Amino acid sequence: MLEVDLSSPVPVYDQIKAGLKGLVSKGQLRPGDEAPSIRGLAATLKVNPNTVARAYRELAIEGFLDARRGGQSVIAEEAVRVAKGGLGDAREAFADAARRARRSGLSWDDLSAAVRTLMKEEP
Amino acid sequence: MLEVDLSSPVPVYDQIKAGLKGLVSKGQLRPGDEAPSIRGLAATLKVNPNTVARAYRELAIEGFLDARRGGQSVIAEEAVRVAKGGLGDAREAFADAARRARRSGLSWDDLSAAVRTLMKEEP
Amino acid sequence: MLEVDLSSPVPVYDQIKAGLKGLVSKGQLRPGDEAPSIRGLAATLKVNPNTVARAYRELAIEGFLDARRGGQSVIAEEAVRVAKGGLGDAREAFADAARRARRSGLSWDDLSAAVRTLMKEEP
Amino acid sequence: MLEVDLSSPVPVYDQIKAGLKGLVSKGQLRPGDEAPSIRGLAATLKVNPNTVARAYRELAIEGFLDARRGGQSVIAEEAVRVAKGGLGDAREAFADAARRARRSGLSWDDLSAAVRTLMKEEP
DNA sequence: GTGGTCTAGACCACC
DNA sequence: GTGGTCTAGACCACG
Repeated sequence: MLEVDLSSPVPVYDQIKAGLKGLVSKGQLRPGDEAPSIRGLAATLKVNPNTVARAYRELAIEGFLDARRGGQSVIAEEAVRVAKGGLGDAREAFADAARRARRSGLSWDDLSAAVRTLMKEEP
Repeated sequence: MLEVDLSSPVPVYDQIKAGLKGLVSKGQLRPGDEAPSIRGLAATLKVNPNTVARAYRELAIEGFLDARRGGQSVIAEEAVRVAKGGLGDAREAFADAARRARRSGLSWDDLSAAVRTLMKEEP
Repeated sequence: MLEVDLSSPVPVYDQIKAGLKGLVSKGQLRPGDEAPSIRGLAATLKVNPNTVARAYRELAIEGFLDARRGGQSVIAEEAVRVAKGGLGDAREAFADAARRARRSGLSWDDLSAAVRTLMKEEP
Repeated sequence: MLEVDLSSPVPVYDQIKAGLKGLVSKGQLRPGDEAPSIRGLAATLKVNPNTVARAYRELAIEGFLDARRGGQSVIAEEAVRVAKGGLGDAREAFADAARRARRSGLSWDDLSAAVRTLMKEEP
């Protein structure tokens, strides 16, 4: 459902935030649904619960999650709108990565080819 | 000649390493050429000399640079081979970014479109 | 546990690296053990934490330490093998020092005597 | 006649100073003899003349060399006494190296053996 | 002028 | 608390 890359320079909690927004963008999670529990998600991602907690805390501040008593968080009504904004962030982050790849000597063809290859692996 | 993105989560010294390897990959810098001086490069990148020095030190360990006693560093003969390896790293980093973008909810079409847009901006 | 000679021409971070390898060579530190914390070791050696950090970073690259995300560094399984290599380096450095001492006019007897004297002071 | 180890952390000019004192200690060079020319010595040691010049300048300050007009330096009358002092420095430097070797995990037997081995190679 | 080492101290990510 | 990155600036060795 969610994946995280521990060896990436991108902070894990940012990856978790982006991942949850992605699930909502793709409609796999809807406003009103319960978000995965912090401990459970931490276990499946093999990550410290504090790291997940930080992601949830920031998502709550952004209005993407509603923190309920007892710890269960719920996808907020606003979540769809917030996730839309997240899409722009994701696109910008991807563009930055593309620019860095260019500076490393990859051609535009290399980048297009890389995208096509990944697409075939996991359409 | 070289650029660096200070707001990126990728460490600046890694960007400098990748950038130099890219210049060699693209043939803009050749074995035997003098590498930019640490202080000079630091000034043009608006970065602390120590940060550039760290990049150079690691490049020297990798055999990409020859650090001469008391003089400029020189692109090593091995540099082309090492830079080739760097291309693989760059491609891998780009693939990771693409996967993260996917998890954030972008479609493969979004990614292809993003690459095409960037290509038009800076061909 | 570890000592460092600030007035030596040998860089402090190299002495720290050699010292840790020595502790493993002597069995006083074993794979799986936690390495001293960077800040703690810096404090006991009266050295800047950055200097210790540099030593640890290089030891991690060499595969002697496992740098865990957000936790203590741990002596790697490979450490014993790496430390064995360090013994060779240490012997070579000592041989160099002996050759320099010879060039300075000391006789082989002087060197043997010096070793015996030190041995009595700290057996 | 003289040797220098460029990869040693000990400054080259210090090695040159120690080497010249060693030649006097061993009687291969006597007060009143001409010291090797700076340019010539630099050429045979494959070292920058400035480095040799610095060694000579410091030796002159210590009273070990007499700098004559025209550039030729001469071993001073005092040189024997100064060289004796240099022996103490050399012994201390060797002792430091031995201590570092010990911290790296070498036993006293290792050190004695190393000295014996070197002695056989170049008696 | 060059690179190399070290210090001091900041901020961030993670436990 | 931990390690990692970065800055600012000092001093040294070398050309």
